[in-house]
Amino acid sequence: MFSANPNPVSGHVAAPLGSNSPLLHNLNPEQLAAVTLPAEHALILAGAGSGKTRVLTTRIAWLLQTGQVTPGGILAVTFTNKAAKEMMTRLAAMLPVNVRGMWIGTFHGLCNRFLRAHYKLANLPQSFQILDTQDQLSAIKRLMKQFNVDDERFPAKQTQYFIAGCKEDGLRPNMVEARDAETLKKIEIYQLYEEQCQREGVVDFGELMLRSYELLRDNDPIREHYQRRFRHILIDEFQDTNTLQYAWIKMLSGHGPADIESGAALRHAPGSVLAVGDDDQSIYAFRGARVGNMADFVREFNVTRQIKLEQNYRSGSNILDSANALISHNSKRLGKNLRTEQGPGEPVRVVESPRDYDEAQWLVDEVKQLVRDDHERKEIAVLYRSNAQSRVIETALFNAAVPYRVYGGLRFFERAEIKHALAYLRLLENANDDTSFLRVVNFPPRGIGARSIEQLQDAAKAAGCSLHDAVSSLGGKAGTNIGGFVAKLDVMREQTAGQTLREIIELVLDHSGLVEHYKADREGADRLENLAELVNAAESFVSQEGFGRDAVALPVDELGGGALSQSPASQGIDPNLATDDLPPSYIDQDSGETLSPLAAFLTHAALESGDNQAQAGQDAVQLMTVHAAKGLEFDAVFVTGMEEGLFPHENSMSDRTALEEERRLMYVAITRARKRLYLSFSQTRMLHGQTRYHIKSRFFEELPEGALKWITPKQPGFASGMGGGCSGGFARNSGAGSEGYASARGAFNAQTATFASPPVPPQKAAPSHGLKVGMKVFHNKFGEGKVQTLEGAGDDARAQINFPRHGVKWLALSVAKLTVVD
DNA sequence: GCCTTTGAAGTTTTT
DNA sequence: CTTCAAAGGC
Repeated sequence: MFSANPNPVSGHVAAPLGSNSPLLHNLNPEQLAAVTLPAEHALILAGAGSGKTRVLTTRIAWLLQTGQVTPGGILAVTFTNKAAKEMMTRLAAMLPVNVRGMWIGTFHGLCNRFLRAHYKLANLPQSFQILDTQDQLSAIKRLMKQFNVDDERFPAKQTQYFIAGCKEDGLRPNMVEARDAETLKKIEIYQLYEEQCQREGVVDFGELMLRSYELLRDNDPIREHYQRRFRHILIDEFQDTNTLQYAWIKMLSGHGPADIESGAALRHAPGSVLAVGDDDQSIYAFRGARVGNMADFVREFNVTRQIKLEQNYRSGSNILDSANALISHNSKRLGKNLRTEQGPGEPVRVVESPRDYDEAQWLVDEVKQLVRDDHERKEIAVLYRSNAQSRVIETALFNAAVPYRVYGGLRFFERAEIKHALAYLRLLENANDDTSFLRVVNFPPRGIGARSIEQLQDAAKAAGCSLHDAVSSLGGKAGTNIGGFVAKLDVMREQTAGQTLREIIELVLDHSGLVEHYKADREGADRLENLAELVNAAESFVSQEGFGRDAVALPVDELGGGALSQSPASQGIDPNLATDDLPPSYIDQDSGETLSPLAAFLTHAALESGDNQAQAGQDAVQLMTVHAAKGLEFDAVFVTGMEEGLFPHENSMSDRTALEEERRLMYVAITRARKRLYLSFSQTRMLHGQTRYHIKSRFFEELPEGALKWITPKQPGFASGMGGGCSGGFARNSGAGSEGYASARGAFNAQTATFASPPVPPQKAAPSHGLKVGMKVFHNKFGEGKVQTLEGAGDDARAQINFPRHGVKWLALSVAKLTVVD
């Protein structure tokens, strides 16, 4: 323990120090080596389930405990708030250390903290607000309308993508190459967008990163201060960093352009960078992540120490062999093989179904069996490639009354009613936030229509000011109505001055008319509940973030002594930068001003959109996309929709790079399972309103036969019905079973494997009964129903019919008396 | 100024 | 099929 170490050693210490610490117990040799690396740049290749987070946190704890660094000298970056929180929690459990003194957070969270601390130098108002993706899109739409940009030729979404992409590459409008007229126009819009944001005092996510980067790049004292301060920089999920994030790391660690040109790196010793990542789990290239940063890092930082964490503590060898075999089909890997000491474990179960509906039904039965066998529902995950696939599964689970929880979708701070409330709050802080202004100027409805708003926008454009400031210049009816709205805002601002965050929010909810509006709405109950929850969120923000009396963080130097005494103040750098501890309450480093609790809360709302908390806490089956499952683990995992066109997704099948990312995605899916893994696919599936025929995913061909166990669920007419029909045109199956799959292998060209309709549909061959899928029929006993499936011919013909009152029935058409309804 | 209707599109997502 | 957003009607 920290206090038990009487003589914390200053400076850099060789690895064995502290190796008898209880922190290091139960680490395997690779983990131990990673935790106790000397203060040099290093890369940890951390396989799935290899204890990566444990290594990261133990590393920090060990550095602190052995006195090699004080909390203020640590910079640890993650991608998600969840990961950052987990790191802090675990760290706090290991050491009695002031976690707040460390810079542990997401890239954007830390950039925000940095910009708040130096807002003047960053040319931002102190209470600048953050635009989330929704806000950004509406800001762009508004701008494009104002400048009469053809939204046919330049869809707002695409423009948004362009701007975000430029920022991720660190490019300002004047730095983007205008290759053609289209690009030139986009650059123009980008430029206008920037001016608009600056005028309104708002920044988007990309801007947080880019402006931090530029401030570090252009301001030598600031850069050198932070370079000197951060002795140890640790980055989680390094394979997911984009160009700008990597450039930011380089800047902070003395590898930026200025350091290289001026040789500034020689004047002080920048910190060491520990990058932790897994190239095999890089699944975010589509949003700008550059796996190549890993190789670049090794080269540009002269990394000589690379450690592979290949010991997996999660799964048996059947699962790991499958993962290893699959991923070995990718090129350009850094190379890594997972191993386990758990023995083979259960085989990977493979299941084929005739239709998505049957797949879902089989899944429900299997889940119920698992639950009967004493598995917790929350330890069962159902994964799919795209969100649309959850629907059938949800329906089946719902009908079987199995509790489930779907991840994804709107999160708390993204809900409309919350965004409305936040817009009012933002306008109290910053009346120039036009995005927020437009969101609520007529919500709840107060008789302000498009025409009045257009007038106001024109006036604002002419005067070059915000909508709020343009109101006074407006006459007539529009002026009166909007004037009333602005007056209301001003009154609220006055009334809330000096109030607590809770009081402010309660007053705004009331005076804005939001509560009244939703009370009048028959379906407003949920929304009212969420608004009440907003007050709770603010309360817990205040108590956690410490905006009250106990806000004062422990001075960092009390804890470690050592390294930071050699820091800036004593070396004649700007004395205002001497405070090494940046507490969470965003104290401005130049003036000591603190951000208001409201402004801080709004920032928090933008940077942490909150959980999607539906049915949280209940023991429910977990439904999510494979992307969302990254970093999680479950006892039993179902990967559904293992079909060409779905997984790999059709948009990714023709491009090798994209296909490799799909394969990594599959690798992530497989490695989520602890004990049991199911891979299931369906021959037909409802997609875009059509029944589509799919063949099983090519990824099955890349898995070791020995680790798999092919299971065919019992389905009426499965072997001879749709099953045979689907593949019948290519390779005739003598029956359903593993032989059938093997014989189908190689008969398909992957490019042409997915059909909008079957090559030789069996029902077309002998449609003696005249029924078609989708027809409405009437049955004497079951009433009206809808034909779902047709199978067989002649006397063997069967139909699966969904009767709303009696459920889904299989009927032999030679027996059942059906009449077509129409 | 609000409400209904039409239409087009339809991976993956955190901040 | 379904969902969401923009266009027309009252």
